[in-house]
Amino acid sequence: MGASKTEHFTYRQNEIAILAKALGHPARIAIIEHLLKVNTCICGDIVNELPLAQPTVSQHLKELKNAGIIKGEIEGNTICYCIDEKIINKLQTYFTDIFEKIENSKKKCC
Amino acid sequence: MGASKTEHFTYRQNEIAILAKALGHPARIAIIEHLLKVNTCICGDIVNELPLAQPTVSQHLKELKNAGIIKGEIEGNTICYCIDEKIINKLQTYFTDIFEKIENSKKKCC
DNA sequence: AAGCTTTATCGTAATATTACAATATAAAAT
DNA sequence: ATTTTATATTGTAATATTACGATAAAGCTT
Repeated sequence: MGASKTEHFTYRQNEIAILAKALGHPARIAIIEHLLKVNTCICGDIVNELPLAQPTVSQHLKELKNAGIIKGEIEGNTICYCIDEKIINKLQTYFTDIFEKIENSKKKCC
Repeated sequence: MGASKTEHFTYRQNEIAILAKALGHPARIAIIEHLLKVNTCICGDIVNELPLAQPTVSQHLKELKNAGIIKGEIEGNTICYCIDEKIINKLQTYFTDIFEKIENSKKKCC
């Protein structure tokens, strides 16, 4: 096999899984952190920051974009990428909810 | 290729990526949500909750365990799985930090 | 002890991911 | 118009993931 049985799970479960999967590579975490560091949409220079070849970086950017985590706007010669805060907020809320549920759980064990 | 160049990234970047990757499958999100729902360490019954064969579920549990997201304790015949709240807290904090950095950013664009 | 229950492991097929060289595209600069 | 610069796409090899049948392991039950 190799293909996930996504149709058996809820929309929400797939949604979170797709976001998590997109962040499931150190290069893509590094891209996100670089976008945060420069504090503005970045046009280019991501390739120079990463220890990977240009096509590989382009591929990682595409995956982040497909998941909706970053947005890219063409600006003349270059492309302006930035993080979609709504998506980050979605993840933040998701993990906050889980954490609170665990904390409030009476029947703690382990 | 197919193997990630993990050695080129920071410990922290790899750490977050490993956690995100482990959550990057709807079945594993469903497992986490089931563990939350039953509100106690679960012994068995995860297989019955998921639309996947027992070896597949066992494999997904192993991945969550390897990433440190769940812990499993043998209890006689069965195994008692539960979520490691420290790890969830780590993810929560990570995304909260990112979100705040974006929010506080002066140079918003996009 | 023999059988039952629960979970893990092995083996393997189908598919996906990662990485990059080569090439393409498209705007900017000369 | 040609060259340069920036990014994307194509093709492809190496590796990883997903799923599951078959089987193993290990504790209960009788």
